[in-house]
Amino acid sequence: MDPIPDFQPLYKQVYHVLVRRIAEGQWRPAEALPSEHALAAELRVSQGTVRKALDALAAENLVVRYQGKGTYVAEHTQEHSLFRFFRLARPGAEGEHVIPESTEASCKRRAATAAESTKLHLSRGATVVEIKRVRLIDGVPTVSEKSVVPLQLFPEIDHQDALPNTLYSLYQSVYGVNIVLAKEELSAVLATKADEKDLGIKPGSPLLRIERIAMSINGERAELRTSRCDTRNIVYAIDVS
Amino acid sequence: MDPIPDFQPLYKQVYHVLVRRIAEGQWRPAEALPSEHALAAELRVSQGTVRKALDALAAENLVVRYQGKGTYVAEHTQEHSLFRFFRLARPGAEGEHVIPESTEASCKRRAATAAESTKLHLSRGATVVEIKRVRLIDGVPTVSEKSVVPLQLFPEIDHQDALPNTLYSLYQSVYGVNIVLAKEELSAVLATKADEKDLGIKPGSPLLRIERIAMSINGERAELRTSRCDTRNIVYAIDVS
DNA sequence: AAGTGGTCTAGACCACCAA
DNA sequence: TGGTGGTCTAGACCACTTA
Repeated sequence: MDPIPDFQPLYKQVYHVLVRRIAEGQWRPAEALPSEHALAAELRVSQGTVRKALDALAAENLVVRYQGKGTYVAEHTQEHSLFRFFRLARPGAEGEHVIPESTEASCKRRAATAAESTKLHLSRGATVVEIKRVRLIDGVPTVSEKSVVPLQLFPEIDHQDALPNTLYSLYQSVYGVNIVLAKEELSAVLATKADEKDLGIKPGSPLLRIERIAMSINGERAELRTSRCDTRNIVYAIDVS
Repeated sequence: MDPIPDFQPLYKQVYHVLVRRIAEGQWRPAEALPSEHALAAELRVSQGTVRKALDALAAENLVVRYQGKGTYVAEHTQEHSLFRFFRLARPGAEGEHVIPESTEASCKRRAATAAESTKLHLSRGATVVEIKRVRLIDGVPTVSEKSVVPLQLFPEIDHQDALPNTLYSLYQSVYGVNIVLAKEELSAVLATKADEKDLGIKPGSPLLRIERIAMSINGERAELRTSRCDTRNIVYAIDVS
């Protein structure tokens, strides 16, 4: 059995053991964990204690549980987690998110800027890959995205032949980097000439700027993503508390 | 004992009974609920079932639990719930929210517009009260807020002598309206001349517009609040999933 | 010392799924 | 039919607060 700090509640110890095992890839995404009973026997705790740990994992979307079937490692390609980090919706729509299409991405390798190094906790001058794309909503260019990722975490990512609509599924399936949390900062900016080219919007128009730092299950800062959204047809929707 | 639908898990039935009692004011904010043991005895279920219901209430911030003391109805004046709905922070600050000051509010009674009636689920032409204020951050006017509330829910609210910095504590303590959820929609707009007057920002500058519908514990739509934020010094910060 | 919530256990029964 | 998670119970012990 893995070493466990013994000054925490049992269920938290179990929780951390399971997080570590998932992070280490002992069970791959979409793979079933052992049953509560089996885990309880292995870890020498009661089934109820394992359940409390698994419920906590489920609450953080690290696993998905199905009655009668089992507990599975969460996968980024599933419908419900596909839109977990995509919060754009039509005004007034209750919970329904829009379905974005994506144009082809452009990829380029370069040195990180000072700001990027700080935000991603990289050493100065580390190599990053910059991925740019434009998302269409109802066929209209609406969001331009720039993703910056450390090359070290995603070797040769700039030589992937096709980037999927959701990068996070690629991070997870090819590189074993599991995004579980995103810190977002929103502000309002004015469109530039570059925005006019990407989105067909006049310079000086208002854009919603979203800067996101995506954190992996290991706590690594895996991606810095800056989105610029034309909010004439869509809004950023969120329920608080 | 209250009537309970009997086709749900026991702990959910207990949960709904407790929500109803809190909503009806059987226990006032900051007042202690009976102990788990007492509730279990009264409702004829086990202590573990009551615990599960209370844990759910705590997860939704409807109650606060203290080991060794008891379970208390959540209060909007407490530090941690004061900023629950205020998500503005300095860029890069981890979780630290800024402390806003507030200018004096202006209050006026009028008929609801069509859009307001729709969003607040009011009948056409219902009377509302419009409350306007400007919030300062570091002494600088940064956010202008317009709150629209149905007069029916808050009788004579326009004749309150002083409106507190946090309206939600007033709603709760004076009118028994407990705000537990806010639906927010964010977009980018351009500053107008009115914004220049309120915030001292040049017309044509970008502003972050936040439209919030605040829902009470009873599911009533209690407030429509529109904020316009100058995001040159602060951002809207949020962690997703 | 008494009372509260927090943890942990053990076992029962149920609802659901798959072979 | 057997295995899974979901619910419910009863009781033990612990940690913390208050008096």
